[in-house]
Amino acid sequence: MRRDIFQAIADPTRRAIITLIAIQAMTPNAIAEHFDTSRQAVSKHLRILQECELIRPEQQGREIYYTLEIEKMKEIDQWLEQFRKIWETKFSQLDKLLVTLKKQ
Amino acid sequence: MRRDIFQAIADPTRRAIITLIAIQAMTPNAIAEHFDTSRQAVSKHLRILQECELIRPEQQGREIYYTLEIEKMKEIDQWLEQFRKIWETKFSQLDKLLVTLKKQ
DNA sequence: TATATTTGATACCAATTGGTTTCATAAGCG
DNA sequence: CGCTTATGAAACCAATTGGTATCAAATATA
Repeated sequence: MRRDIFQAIADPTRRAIITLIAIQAMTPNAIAEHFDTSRQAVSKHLRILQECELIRPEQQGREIYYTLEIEKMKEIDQWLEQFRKIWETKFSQLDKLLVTLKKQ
Repeated sequence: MRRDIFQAIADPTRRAIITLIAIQAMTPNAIAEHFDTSRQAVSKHLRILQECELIRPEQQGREIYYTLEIEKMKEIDQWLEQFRKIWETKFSQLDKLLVTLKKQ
């Protein structure tokens, strides 16, 4: 039950939910309408997303609007940072030159 | 069995393997030495990573060196792009000003 | 107040996952 | 050639996953 953000975005439906509510907060029913799956299934996805603090519920009467915690998404960005360094230097001007020289 | 990159990075061991071979290509045995798990378990992770083209095997005698396909990592970066737009504009100068004004 | 709506929680199920054990294959070495 | 080493593959297993069906609670509405 140890949930992390990488496990959360592994499921395509959850990724779609994230994208959906990134634009505007939505209720579980409204979200479920966008998918083939049931409301209950969506509700379970929402719980998982909430567990790792990717989304936040905002009660409004009997409806609950789920908002994306955009800041949490940065954790993925931070993990990517180490690789971004590699792919940026890998094709730097100097490297390109060396590759060119090697081929000659 | 249709694997995608998000499913691949969901497992912490696989993320560690990716980080490990990002620095330099390694053999399954060498990789397994870095973890508590067995060589066979690592082998299964490598197969999954290879299936979604995140790593590439390079046979060298009876050893196989696995190399990270750094370009593939960009797919995660591309998916993040949509959110990066949000978190960059969310705290832009104008927004900060509006928030400040609102609080007063 | 009685009924409908919105939602979460639980029990259950089939499929998938990550792991181990065991075996097969291929390459190096005495 | 036999033996060791490096590796993948297959069979099996317990735990987890994503789904459905059903129920309970809370809020709106007639």
